[in-house]
Amino acid sequence: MIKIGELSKVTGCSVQTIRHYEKEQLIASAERSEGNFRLYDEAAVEQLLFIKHCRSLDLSLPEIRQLLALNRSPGAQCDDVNRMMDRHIEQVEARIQELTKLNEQLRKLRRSCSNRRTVKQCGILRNLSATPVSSG
Amino acid sequence: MIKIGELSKVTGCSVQTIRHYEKEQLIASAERSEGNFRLYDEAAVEQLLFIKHCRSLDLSLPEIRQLLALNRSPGAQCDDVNRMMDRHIEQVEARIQELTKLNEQLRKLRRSCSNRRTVKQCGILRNLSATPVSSG
DNA sequence: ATTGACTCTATAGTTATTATAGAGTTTATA
DNA sequence: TATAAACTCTATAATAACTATAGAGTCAAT
Repeated sequence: MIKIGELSKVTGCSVQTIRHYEKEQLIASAERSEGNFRLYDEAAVEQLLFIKHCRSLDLSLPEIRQLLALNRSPGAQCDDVNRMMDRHIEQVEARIQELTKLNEQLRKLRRSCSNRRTVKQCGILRNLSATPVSSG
Repeated sequence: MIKIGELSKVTGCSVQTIRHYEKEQLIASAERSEGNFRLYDEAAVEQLLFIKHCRSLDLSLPEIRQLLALNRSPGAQCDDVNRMMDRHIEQVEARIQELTKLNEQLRKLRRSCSNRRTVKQCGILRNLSATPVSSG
């Protein structure tokens, strides 16, 4: 059994984050030592790595909670998992589109001013003052 | 002179957001009517639209504050504006890269499970449990 | 016995809003 | 003129997923 600092090192999650996950019920309340320190086993390490992997894919904590619940009932159909992934992929792609559009606008704006002009002549500020381009 | 609700309609910013911008010093404290209602003129409308345009470009409130300050000293060099834009563009492009990578991983993961399998056989959950792919 | 490293809980801060409660003001209607 | 509806005011809490802090307790080594 390891303490929370060790778990933090092994998994790369900060100590506060681990405590946060416990409070948010993503991991079970840990056993405690006599001195009230949290104690973890290998299963805890793996569950935390699972969560970390999900987070690296930008899944939200509620989404992860849902996956963990499904994981616990291995007989269930996994349609729900698929639906969640599909929705998540859609969101990510929508965000990429938004940012790509945004990037074009920013570059265009940036081209409107070369260095060493005064603010008065600055195309960026002038253009920002004009009516916004329609965009989310 | 118009009241905050009218300003909200004209600019498309919510009433609370306008009050928030005042608290955050993005717009000056509004004049008040006898009954203590905020009163705005045309200049306020334009400044709010400026802010809204900046927000649509994902500039942060502190960044916008900086732009507004520069706007007020029209003799200053606008190098600072350019630096800010360059940094911002970099950030947006980095985020696009991240998301693109993420999207590839999600699609790959999604392909590992077709519908109507049980959770036990679900490739998504299996793969999520494996050691994470290195990624921010 | 004491130092240092670790852990505990509880609370506040981060960002840019949105939402709420409870009170006061103004406008329109009966 | 009374009253209701619509609006505004301030202050506070919630959102997401942490991060940081304070103040106290625990444990291992000296």
